[in-house]
Amino acid sequence: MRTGTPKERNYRQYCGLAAGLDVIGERWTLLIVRELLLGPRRYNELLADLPGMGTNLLADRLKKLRELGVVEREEAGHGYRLGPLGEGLRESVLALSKWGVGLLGEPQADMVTRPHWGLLAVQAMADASRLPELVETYEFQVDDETFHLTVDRGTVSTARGPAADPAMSVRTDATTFVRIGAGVLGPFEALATGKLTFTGDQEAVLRCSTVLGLAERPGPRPAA
Amino acid sequence: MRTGTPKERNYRQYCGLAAGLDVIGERWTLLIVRELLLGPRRYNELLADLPGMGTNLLADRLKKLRELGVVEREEAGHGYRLGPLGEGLRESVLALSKWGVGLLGEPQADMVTRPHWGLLAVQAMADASRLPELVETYEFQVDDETFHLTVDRGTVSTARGPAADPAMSVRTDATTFVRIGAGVLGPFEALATGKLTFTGDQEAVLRCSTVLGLAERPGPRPAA
DNA sequence: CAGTATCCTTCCAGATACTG
DNA sequence: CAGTATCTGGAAGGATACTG
Repeated sequence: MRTGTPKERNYRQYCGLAAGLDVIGERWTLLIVRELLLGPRRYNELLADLPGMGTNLLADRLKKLRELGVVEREEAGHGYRLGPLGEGLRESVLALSKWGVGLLGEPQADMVTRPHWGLLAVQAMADASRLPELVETYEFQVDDETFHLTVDRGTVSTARGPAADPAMSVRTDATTFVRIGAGVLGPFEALATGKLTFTGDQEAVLRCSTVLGLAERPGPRPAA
Repeated sequence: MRTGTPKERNYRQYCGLAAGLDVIGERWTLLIVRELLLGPRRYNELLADLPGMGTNLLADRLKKLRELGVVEREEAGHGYRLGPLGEGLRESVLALSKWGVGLLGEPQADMVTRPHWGLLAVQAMADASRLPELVETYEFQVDDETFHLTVDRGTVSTARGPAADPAMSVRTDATTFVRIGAGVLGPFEALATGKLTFTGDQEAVLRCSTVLGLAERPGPRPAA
């Protein structure tokens, strides 16, 4: 005989952080938000990019997030997308990504990578104030996905798809892309070993590295 | 018969966010970080400000965080404090606080509040670029704790303890303080009802509200 | 494709007892 | 005070089978 409420597990603290964690602190939730921050997704697409997550869990999470207004259904079709509340999580997710990327070493054998996670990394790393006057666009072809970064006098924006007139375009695989972001591989070392190729202006590659904060880093093997 | 590894629950994704969540994504962990972001704490102090958390869980979390370098022991005494890695979480924690504070309605009867959580809220809300030329200090006396906010030409800093020469000093209780931060109570409404008192320059109260983003907000009860 | 339903394991809350 | 160790019920998570 079951009486009353199922007793939600809340912190019951009158504090912003605790209230936020009550909503997005459960396992998988912020990863769902990550996926949707990069554009609308359907149920099975989410499942495919969140390996290890059970189908029931995903359904549960989506239902809760929808009730809270973090996630919305698309009008047409079966897609999910972020509501305004969910969009407000971008700053938090990017901050955590930036922090967590420093903990990534070399990829383990059983680790999964997705090209669009690189787009998230680019958003987290890009800081146009490093070259305040710059106006140009860079294209990234990572495995079978293409996206681009536009820098415009101190502001940056990213989008999926090819760029109209990129100053340069790099091509690489998802793992190499994240390794560069994690600092375990230098961009120029990746170029030298052929793991990454580019077309366009070589100087633009350097400027792009600067905007992403990759240029001033010490190499992975400083002289001992 | 227990064989092999206890099988850590990791996402196994080569992605910064996932790697970050593998470290601080478990229940309670980010709340421990919140406490330590406001200064070193001892075991029983942490326990007291994290009601509902079991003593074994706190020990577990602290051990893991220590192994990873997020948390360190103090040289003298029994305190815990953040290591450089943990300090790097400040931005993420403030971003999440800022997001979560919007979800806080009025406090429920069984909710706990602590004065120093207000200091976190102040850090999250303060944006000195709202008054770029301003240079002054405000003091907050919340229940039995005192802290202050210093604004200096576009930058802000906070610290525990009383201020040397504050432009104004407010006194209130922790719940009222967080209610104001959550936007369910306007600062001037709090003044009017006596839930909050101040000494010092009345204009400074207004400037402080502006820096904290409280001034331009719509009142809690707009004309219907 | 988009989910429910089920079963089993792991984690967590709370209590308490014990050690240095 | 500062923890570690143990136990227990219940909730959350994981894998998979199943349905519209």
